[in-house]
Amino acid sequence: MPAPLHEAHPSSPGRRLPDTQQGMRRRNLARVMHTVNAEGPLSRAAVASQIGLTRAAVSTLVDELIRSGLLEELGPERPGRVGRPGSALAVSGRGPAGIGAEIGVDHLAVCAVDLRGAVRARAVRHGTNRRRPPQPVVAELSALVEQVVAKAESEGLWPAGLAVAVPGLVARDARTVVRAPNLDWHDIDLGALLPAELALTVDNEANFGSLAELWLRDDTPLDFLHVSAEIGIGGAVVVDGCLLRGTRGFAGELGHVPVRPEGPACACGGRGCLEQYAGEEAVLRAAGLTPGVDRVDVLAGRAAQGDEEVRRALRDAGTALGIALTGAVNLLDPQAVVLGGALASLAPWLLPSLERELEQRSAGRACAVRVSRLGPEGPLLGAAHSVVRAVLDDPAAVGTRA
Amino acid sequence: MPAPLHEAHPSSPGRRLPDTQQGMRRRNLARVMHTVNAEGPLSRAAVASQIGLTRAAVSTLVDELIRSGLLEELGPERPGRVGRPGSALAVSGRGPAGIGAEIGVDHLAVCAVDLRGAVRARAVRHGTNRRRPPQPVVAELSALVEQVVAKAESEGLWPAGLAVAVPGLVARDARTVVRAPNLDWHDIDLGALLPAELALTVDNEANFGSLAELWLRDDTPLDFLHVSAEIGIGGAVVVDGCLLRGTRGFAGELGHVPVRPEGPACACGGRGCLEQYAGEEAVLRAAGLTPGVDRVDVLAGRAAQGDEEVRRALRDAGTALGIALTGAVNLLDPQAVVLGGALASLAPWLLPSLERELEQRSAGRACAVRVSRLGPEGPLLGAAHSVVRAVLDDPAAVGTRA
DNA sequence: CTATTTCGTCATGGCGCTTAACAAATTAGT
DNA sequence: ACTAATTTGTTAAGCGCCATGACGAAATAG
Repeated sequence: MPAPLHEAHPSSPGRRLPDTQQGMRRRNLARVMHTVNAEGPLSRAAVASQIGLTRAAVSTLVDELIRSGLLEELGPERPGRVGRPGSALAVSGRGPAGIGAEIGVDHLAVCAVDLRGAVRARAVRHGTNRRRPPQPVVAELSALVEQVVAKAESEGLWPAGLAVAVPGLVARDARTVVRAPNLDWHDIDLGALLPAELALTVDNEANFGSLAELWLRDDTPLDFLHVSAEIGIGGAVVVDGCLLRGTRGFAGELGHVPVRPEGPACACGGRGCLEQYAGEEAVLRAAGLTPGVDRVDVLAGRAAQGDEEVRRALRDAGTALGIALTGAVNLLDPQAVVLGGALASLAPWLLPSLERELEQRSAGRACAVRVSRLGPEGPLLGAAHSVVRAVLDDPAAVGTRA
Repeated sequence: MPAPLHEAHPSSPGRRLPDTQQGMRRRNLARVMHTVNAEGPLSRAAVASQIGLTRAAVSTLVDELIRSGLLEELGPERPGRVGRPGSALAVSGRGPAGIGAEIGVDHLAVCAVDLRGAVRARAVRHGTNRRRPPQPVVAELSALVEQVVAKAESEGLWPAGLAVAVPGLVARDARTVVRAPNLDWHDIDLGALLPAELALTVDNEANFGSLAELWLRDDTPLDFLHVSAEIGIGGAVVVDGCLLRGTRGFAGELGHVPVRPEGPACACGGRGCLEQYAGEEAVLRAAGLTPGVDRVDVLAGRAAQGDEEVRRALRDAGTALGIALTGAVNLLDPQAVVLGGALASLAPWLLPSLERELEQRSAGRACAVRVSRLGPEGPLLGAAHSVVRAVLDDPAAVGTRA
């Protein structure tokens, strides 16, 4: 089995996979896939000029990718210009599929995404998973996965891997859920509970959500700060198209950034953390609702109806978010801040105060704040797409199961 | 099997330098240089096993590097083990040299560093540059550069490039000083004022300082947050051995992270920015000294003598730093925080309160705080080394001027 | 003194891209 | 309508670069 590709930061010292001819081939296969995927149907000649190889070289690469079922020949292009028209190539709609799954507090969801990014199958089960033990939950999830895989296979796809988004911290092995407070799970190895046929990746839902934002929108910048609020306040930092994970995998923890250093005590040991002002519990309480009974979605409803108490609570949360984000923006200088997850639906009431803080504190050069269009779909889609990206990143690694 | 998510660089779309055989060769030359540089004198066989190529391949690479004057053959290794002893290879001490320069508020400095990292020549001129126009300052700097280059050449070195550290913001062209408040320079193109023979790079002193920290210490982690205080409070974020610059090059601006959102107004438009508590001016004032007359170095002296007013001012600054750093550490999860520049000498009085804030607010999992050993030398050394790194990163790019 | 181990080099070969030439398919010009 | 020009995709030859395998050289172990 070939080792995963590693892109060369020349600065990092010696120990890396050798730069051999096979590696070069694999990287060029990946470049062809990425180019065709990103730039829509393209002729071999167009691909060649895009990636800087000759037409001859691209021809052999494309042949190999077509034989593997990863690319498809759509037929001759409509000739608009002088010269022989090219033959349009597209990423295959009947090759490998990425299976994404989400373990939410109130639902389970699974979907299959093809190489083109289209969702080809889905399955959802509603019902709370709060404090349910892992085994039955994962058993239900497995059943949904089977359904979705069956549907995908009936459409000529084959599953290339399974990625699971969970509302909690995941170990660096990408299999073990270290801590999921809302599920009350601790050190659960999902690899042992899920069918072993599929290559498995587990990650935090906020991470998958931010990757979805990165991959699924044409105009999303390569440097941004993604803020969501499912459990606590999950941030994610994307730099140059890469998710920043931190040494222990904790990067992006916006919830415990100090907002008012002498503010109310927080469970983390600090005082005045963002979570004390913009966390689900704090906002519900400030809005006169009951945490644990009411949930975030109630807020959007009440606010839309004009409930002034709720609106004030959201304004204050926006202010606190703005203060915390000012620090983050100063530190990272991203192209944009993206509000995702539950925050997306609350954006109309959060944004004004949030943006005001950000602008006042940034001397005019504030960075853009955007609202995710994906909203709560982000983590699931991000998970499925992560499998697809892995195929695009190393097409040679997937078997020729066409 | 899907590749781990964090390796994602191939994800960034098509347009990159083509993966051709020459590119492969160049990358392998770089890998040999990096390995020999990092692991001390090494035989060809040792290099081969380190980077995963065959001895034969490494032999041809080494030959080429020796012909270019970048590597040297030291002679047979002392045979400790069975078998024919290898021939020790070392980075050349008589090849290219990196010329580093620093434009400080109170001094100019230039040095030459060889590929081994040894400083082979230096020149300094003391005297304030506050509000002096750029032309005479740069003329003096050019004279120092000439001196240093002459000295280096007399030792068999040749200058591979010039890197200049400035106390201000530098445009992305790496030539133009956009704004240097303490010098009162605005939009100065240093490329036009310096001799054109040498390849020029200009960057912020905090950036070079953090790179020095990364490159010059054996035990420095690859992910850290560097904090210095020359102009304002310059931070720098290093992730995976790469300096994070941000979209506009502003990344690392720690000075305007909000510490107390309702605190004193700041020139940036915000309130309670870190600079209001831990900036040079604020600390001097809190210590009963006069900003503009006294400077940072006075603080260390007074504090060492036991001046309680100064010590309290530094404790408070440490607290503010701790609060701001808590946010940054939460967001980035670095391996360590490094205090550099002027902060290094003040560390004894800053650290206790700084670490206390960090620990209390991080629920036990606080990240390590270290003090730079480089101190004020950081920017100059970082500049010179940046030229050296450029040679190591692409040995084929330097002419065979041996 | 011989067997063994390791190093560096050489000749051979395979792999992957480039170069150059060509047939095919279209547009532009007369 | 017919030719010239242009662009595409393929093919064969060539070259660069690394791998393989064999060899002599230089050390240790017995």
